[in-house]
Amino acid sequence: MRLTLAARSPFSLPAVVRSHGWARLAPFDTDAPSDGLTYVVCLDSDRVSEMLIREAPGGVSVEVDGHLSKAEHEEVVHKVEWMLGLGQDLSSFYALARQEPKLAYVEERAQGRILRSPTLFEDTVKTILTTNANWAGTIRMVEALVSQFGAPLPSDPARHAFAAPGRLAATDEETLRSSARVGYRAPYVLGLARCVASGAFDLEVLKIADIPTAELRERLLAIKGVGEYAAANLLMLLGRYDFVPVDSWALKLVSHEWYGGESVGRGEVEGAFERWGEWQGLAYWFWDWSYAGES
DNA sequence: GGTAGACCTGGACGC
DNA sequence: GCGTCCAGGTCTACC
Repeated sequence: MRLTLAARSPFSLPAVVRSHGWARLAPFDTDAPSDGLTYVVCLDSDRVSEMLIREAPGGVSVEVDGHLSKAEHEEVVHKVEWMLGLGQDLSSFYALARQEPKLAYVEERAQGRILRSPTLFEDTVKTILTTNANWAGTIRMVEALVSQFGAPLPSDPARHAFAAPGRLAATDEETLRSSARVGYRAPYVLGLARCVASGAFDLEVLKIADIPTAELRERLLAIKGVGEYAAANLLMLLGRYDFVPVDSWALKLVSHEWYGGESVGRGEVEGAFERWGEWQGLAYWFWDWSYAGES
């Protein structure tokens, strides 16, 4: 079954896929034909399918195995729209970016959208697994969680959907440590999964919560394992760009860009982008760091 | 409110 | 092959 979804212009699927490393984390896979993106999804009906997403005139096309019921069809549409930010309006950011040489290309390249998972639960777990770990470690931990706790894809049982909260909640800390090798993060992942699975914490409602960014941030910081960096990263995924996710890489970039390689702290990074107000996270994310990268 | 140390893993390095 | 060191954010205890 094939669906076609419209995107607010400007839009570029490769730009979304390359927006950060999420496309390299299971159950995403960029090894798809025609610069496409695949994702193994588990729908509310428990149907596990592979979605093949490709750029199409005015938006994207989505191919899913077999025939979808009306509810499944609507769910796929809703999920893909969220994952790719198809309806996001970044015109205010582009208007500011046109005046900054280091961001002058973003509109032309249709940059600004950041690839996200269908659920905030999945993005929160993945974000926790990026903390205190190098990128290879994050890829390994996510792959382990998906392969060991995710529902298998019927047409290719070697591939799996992301681990559902209930499935993770049913395991224990020691299993997470030994089989997924997530280390001290095990109680964080387990605690979150159990809260979400039990209904004690409705994480997904935060995607549409009409509350100030500062309050949203406080709710994210209340999750064990989510600190300032992780909260800022999740806010970016939620379309709130008032905070810069300051990690060790951000410190290096800002150090090289404005401080001649001298060591800098969180304050310098935040100060460098403060003037961008509600768009500072995006300004940092898509800044042309080529100078720092080459040095 | 600020700070030090622990947490866990994998990679780099020296022997 | 083995041991040691280090990088990577967050939490907790302590001041």
